[in-house]
Amino acid sequence: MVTIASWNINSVRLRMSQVARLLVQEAPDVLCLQEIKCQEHQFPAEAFAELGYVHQVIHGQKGYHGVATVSRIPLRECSRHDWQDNGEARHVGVELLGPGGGMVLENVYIPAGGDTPDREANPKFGQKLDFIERMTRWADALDRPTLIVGDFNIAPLDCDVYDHKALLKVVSHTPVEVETLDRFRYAHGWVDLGREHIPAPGRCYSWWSYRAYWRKKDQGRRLDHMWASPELAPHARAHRVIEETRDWEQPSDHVPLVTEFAL
DNA sequence: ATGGCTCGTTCGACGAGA
Repeated sequence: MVTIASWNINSVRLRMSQVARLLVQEAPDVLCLQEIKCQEHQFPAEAFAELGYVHQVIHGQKGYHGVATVSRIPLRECSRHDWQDNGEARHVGVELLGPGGGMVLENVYIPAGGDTPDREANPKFGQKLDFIERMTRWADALDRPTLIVGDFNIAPLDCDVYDHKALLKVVSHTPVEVETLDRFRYAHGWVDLGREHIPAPGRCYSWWSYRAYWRKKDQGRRLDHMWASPELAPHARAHRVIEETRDWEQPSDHVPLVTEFAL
């Protein structure tokens, strides 16, 4: 059994104690973090090592973004894509060695896309779509069993948001984003493990705004995902959304996903 | 129905998140 977790932590240095709590509670073999918000040399490497996560692949930058994959089973970095072509640290890929050997694990933080869902008025929105289109061309050529996880910043299904109609013009749930993400999914036949294990319209939010009023009304969105190659997906035995972390003290606005694979 | 919190920057607003 190999257990993989993913969590947009929104500053790993600020929340290392919460990460430790999750690692003890869920005992994943591998944890993929997004928005670590630090450079490689600032990453709390020693704290992870003390918990047994001695294998660490970090793609950080100063202040913003940044991803890291930590593991208690051996792994090897195999890619570091810049799908936005602007130098931001939003991806790292590893190959698992030993248990789960041969699986490729892609850890990605897709850009949020700014406020306005219009390429002309808001360049960040275009960058988000372009980022996913580059991922699509990459996925088209994949020939190994792969799991891609992370913060996709898109809630694809109607039931992935608290109010589908109200969010049709809100970045994260617009039809153009959903269609762009659909093309990425078709390019490789990715299986959405979240909805494989928690069928629509089951509750499956992974993000709630920090704004207290929205949080109180449970206005969540499913922005975080785990997608598996067609040959890998049938090995997934369990999938959980660890919603309780959102009620921990000074939490991340995202909650972790955990999937167990019989490998 | 609601951009009303929270982060890192680095010491006080500001850009960014989504």
